Amino acid sequence: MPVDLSNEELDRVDELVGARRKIKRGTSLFRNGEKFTSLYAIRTGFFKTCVASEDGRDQVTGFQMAGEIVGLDGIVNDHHTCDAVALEDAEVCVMPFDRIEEFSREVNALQHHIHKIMSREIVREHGVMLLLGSMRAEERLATFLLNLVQRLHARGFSQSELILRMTREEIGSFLGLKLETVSRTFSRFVEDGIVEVKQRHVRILSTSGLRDIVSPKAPI
Amino acid sequence: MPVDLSNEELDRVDELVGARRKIKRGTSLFRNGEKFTSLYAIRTGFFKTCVASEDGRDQVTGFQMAGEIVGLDGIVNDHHTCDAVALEDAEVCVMPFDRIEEFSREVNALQHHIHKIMSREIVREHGVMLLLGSMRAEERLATFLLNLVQRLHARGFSQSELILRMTREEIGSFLGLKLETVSRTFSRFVEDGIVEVKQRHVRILSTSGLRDIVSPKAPI
DNA sequence: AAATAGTCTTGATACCCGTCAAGTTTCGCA
DNA sequence: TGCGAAACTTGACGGGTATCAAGACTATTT
Repeated sequence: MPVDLSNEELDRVDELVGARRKIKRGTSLFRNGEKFTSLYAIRTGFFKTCVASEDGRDQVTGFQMAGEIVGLDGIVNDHHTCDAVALEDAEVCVMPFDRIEEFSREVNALQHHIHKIMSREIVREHGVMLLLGSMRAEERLATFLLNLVQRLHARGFSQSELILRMTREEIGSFLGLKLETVSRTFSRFVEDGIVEVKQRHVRILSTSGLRDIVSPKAPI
Repeated sequence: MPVDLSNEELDRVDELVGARRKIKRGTSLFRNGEKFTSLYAIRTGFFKTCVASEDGRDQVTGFQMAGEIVGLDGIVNDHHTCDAVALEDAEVCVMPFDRIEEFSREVNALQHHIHKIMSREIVREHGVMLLLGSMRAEERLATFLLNLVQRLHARGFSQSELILRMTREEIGSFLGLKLETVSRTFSRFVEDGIVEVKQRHVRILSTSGLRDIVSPKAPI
């Protein structure tokens, strides 16, 4: 947790973290309906979170990687309302929420940090709503790729190369598109020389090309 | 705030609320880029919140009514990232956020209440993402109407009658549709005898009809 | 009360994406 | 290592919304 804390405070926050837990690829960290007890800080691996409607449709609401927090959905009703599924073998820190609340009463910086994490998630979802509500397929996929590399780059990975941990169908579910449309849009990017794609391996040849797709500039 | 508190605690929470503020219809409570200082509890009136992309598109992210909280987006960056616009003359309670944090260290129930409010907003947005990502126009509008009357009913208003405070364009922006599509979809509902519509006055004739549209049941 | 701008409805047409289908490649497991 | 299942690509076609346009209605202002 990147917060400024004194040594004493850091010791306290260490206590906050309960066991670590390993999650096999394809299995879930928590599921819709399960009792909420803890937030989870991802140490390694890659997750998706998804919600389902009564009649079976489901929607990927986000992809999470190392350093990010999942489980915030469970606070309001004391039960989770979405599934968190590992897209590759993963490890998380289990942080019992009652302990988080207890410590954050004593450590101001931790309290504010928690508030920021939740606010950041709200703002992130605003961005997704903008994407789903007003963008066309090419814009959605370009936005998605730029967001992924940006987050990976912040973790020390390449700015231009990435390996997708999710299927076309999962990308499509997240972006409000069918998997065929995702595939076709990738192919169009390749034709236009903006990216190279070999299955899940993506190399971005023109970041500015992607940016132009996201924010179309009126000619002249 | 519907929390269980002792009298002493209640007194403290009263201190939390700063001035009240009146917002004229069409003006904004806060705007994208403004410094974040407070959360706002809506006392009367009706708001929309909307985000904008670089190239001018914008997206309504929600409609808020009495008893609901706006401003959560501002916490993460100390600046607001969306606009909150009054759709009718409104009054809000200004709750300085540093005071909220201060009191919630002392009043456990308040602390948990704040966490729940933020978690509820995250879960609400999951629902909107599901709507935008996987529903067709009729399903979106039916979901929207059911959600509105449900919230109004919880405030003592009719289960079957409501007055829309927003334009077709604003409904469309929220639902990821164009205003013409919203209008046409209303007309179809009227043809099918599910609702009566006179401009912004809507009477729901068949709640179950709306529910069937939202969750299509496979015949036999 | 008339004027005017804003809002809403409806029609005709176009286009983007979904659907259905077939074929190919890759991956996982025995 | 080889087989079967899953994932991906590509084509043809259709449908649901968007777009463009015109007209009707409403509300606010003078």
